[in-house]
Order: sequence, then C-alpha cells, then structure tokens
Amino acid sequence: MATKHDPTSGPRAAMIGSAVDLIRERGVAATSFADVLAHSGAPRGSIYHHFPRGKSQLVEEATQAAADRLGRGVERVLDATDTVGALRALADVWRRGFETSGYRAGCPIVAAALGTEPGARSIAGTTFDTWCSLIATKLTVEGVGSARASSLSVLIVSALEGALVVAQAQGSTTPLDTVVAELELVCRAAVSR
Amino acid sequence: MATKHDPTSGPRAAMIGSAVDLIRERGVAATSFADVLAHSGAPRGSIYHHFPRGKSQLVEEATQAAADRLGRGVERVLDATDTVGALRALADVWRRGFETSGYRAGCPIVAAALGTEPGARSIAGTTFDTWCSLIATKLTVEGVGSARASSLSVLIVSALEGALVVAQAQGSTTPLDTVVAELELVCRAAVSR
DNA sequence: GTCTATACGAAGATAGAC
DNA sequence: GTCTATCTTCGTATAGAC
Repeated sequence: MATKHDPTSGPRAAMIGSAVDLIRERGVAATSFADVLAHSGAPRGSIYHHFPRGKSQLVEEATQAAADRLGRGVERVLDATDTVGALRALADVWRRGFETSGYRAGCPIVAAALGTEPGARSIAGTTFDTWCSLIATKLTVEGVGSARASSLSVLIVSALEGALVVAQAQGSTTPLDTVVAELELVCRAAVSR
Repeated sequence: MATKHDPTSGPRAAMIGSAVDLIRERGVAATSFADVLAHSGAPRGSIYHHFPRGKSQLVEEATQAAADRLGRGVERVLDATDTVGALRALADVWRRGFETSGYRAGCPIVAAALGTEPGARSIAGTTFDTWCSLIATKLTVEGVGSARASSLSVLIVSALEGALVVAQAQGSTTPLDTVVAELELVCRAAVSR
C-alpha cells in the first residue's frame, strides 16, 4: 500500500504545514502549540509523540519543509526560463500571496532567521546559501563569469527578501515590482557582456 | 534648568532604549516588560505610568526612536559623501554591530515590520519610505533622473535590509559586503550616464 | 496514537498603598 | 512616581490512563 508512512499526509504533516502558515504570519515566538493545533485540527495528545523535542523540533521541521518547498519552486522556474524570467515568476507568486493574505504572510525563512529558535535560524542561513547557488549556477550557464555570478546571486536573494519585508510593512506590492525591475536591468547588463 | 523634562534621560528614555536593544535581538513578540525592566534598571512600578497603553505603546515609541536615530545617521553620511560612500559607511556600521554583538542584533525596523504590533509595523513602513526618499534625493543631485533615482533607492534599501537578514542568519558579514559591492556597480552605472 | 489532567512559569495588565 | 500584590490568561512540558 503506497500511502503507508506517507510524510505528506496525516496529523504530523498537517501540524508542520500549519506551523509554516502561522510562522509566516506571526513569527516564531508568537506561534504557540495551541495555535498550531487549532489551525491544523490535529489531536491534542500527539504533540510530544510526534515532536519529542517540542517546539524547537516543530519549528525546525517547519522551516526545513518550507525551505524544501520554496527551493523546488526556485529550481522549477530556473529550469523553465532564464534568470530574468525566473525573477518575474517568483515575484508573481509573492505578489499573489500578499494580495490573497492581506499582506499578512511573509517569507517563512526570514521569519525563521529572525526567530527565537537557534536550530531554525541556522537552517535559514543554509537555505539562503542554497538559493544563491542555484541562481549563480544559472547565471554561469547564461555566460556570466563564476565570480560575478556568485556575487550577483547574493544581491538577488538579498534584494528579493528585503523587498518582501518592505512590501509587507507598506501593504503594497510596489516595492517588490520595483526591485524586480531593477534586478532585471542588472542581470541583463551582466549577461550581455 | 536645562535638564527638566529631558526626553533623552530618565527611566522612560532608558526603557525605550532597552526595548530597542532587546527587539533587535529577540524580536517584538519575545521582548517582555520584565526583560526591559531588567535591562534598563527602571523601576517596576512605573511601566503603566509612562506607557498607559502598555506594550503596544512601548514598542511603537521604541520603533520610532530607532527610526529617528537611524534616519539621522543616513542623513549624516549622505551629507558627508556621495551615495556610494554612504553605502560603504552604512555597511561599516552594521558590520561592526554584527561583530560586536556576535550576530545577535539585527535591524530594529525589520523586527518591527515583522512583529506583532500593528502600530509598529506601520511605523516601519513609513520609515523605509523615508529612507528611500533621502537616497533618491541624493541620487537626483548626483545627476540621476528622478524616476530612476526613485526606483534605485528602493533597490538599495531592500537589498541592504535583506543583506542584513542573510548576514545574521549565516553569522557572516560576507553577504553584506557582497551586496554593497554590487550596489556600488549599479550606482556608478546610473550616475555616469 | 490520542486522551485528560496538571505542573509550573511567565506573560500583560490592574488596584490601591505610599 | 514608584511600590507590592494580585488577577487572568497563556505558554511549554509532563504523567499516566485508554
């Protein structure tokens, strides 16, 4: 039977998914077990059965799950188009997320990076690095020298994450659109040389 | 007597200053009154005397105080040199802050933007906007067209704030240095055209 | 795996004395 | 302005039954 031990279903997965949603909205410190249980509908008695290390473990697994999901999304759009097209596609996803959530849901990796769980903080650090590598590799394929591709990828990830923070604080997608347009100019100049 | 009603001294100012420090390290939600009292040495009985609206008020005033302080710093470096020089000067300040705090203290405005107090969130939004305007004005003086200056300033603020988050998560100032170097290239290209 | 009950501490906030 | 005491709610975590 294929559904046995399916890590994407069941109360455990539901709790992780809810933790991601709530952390995006309120941050790590303000997300409690009670919130996660109410949001996921998971049974009360199974928290420390599924997560023996308690909140640290839940937050770490939620951060890792969000990192994996977002990382797959980045890989997918980088495979489908060029760097500039990928930038636009990613901005579209975030723009929609802001509009449908009323600017309540931000990036879960930023929330983890600034949160109260050291384990999750360090997962956020390596996640940013992974994203930079994916983008740098793509830029290299497009003809950018490896040193420049590496530093440009750091600018892209930083600017995008910063734009999400600014956009959320201002309740407007304009900063995000502006930053993507500026990054497009930089990428084009770097590729065509 | 000149020290009468001095808003920069006394228990009230000490509490605001401590709140800024603690919010930078732990975020808004994880910063409690007990923490602020212990850190500032302020008397316990005066919390709701000085801040009748409680934690919301303290966090809002702390965010505004930090915004004013940082805004004056930005104005100062923009007056002293050109945009590129200001970028380097600001990066120096943050680099030192990370190194002396063991990468514990981040940007208080980002913390407010992602925190649990709506009032402070909105102060963060207008603060980002103020910084963008300051930088855009400087770029205009340096010969950049006003539309481009405006969008470039959004890139600069977003990339800088994003770089702070990435640098803190990775426990390294390298992302900050890399982003500033990339922003320098963009600024030079925009000015000399 | 899930339940209830509970321990234990900390949070924000208020009341009234000094 | 500052104190102590207290209220109430909520947080994480554990114990032991089912």
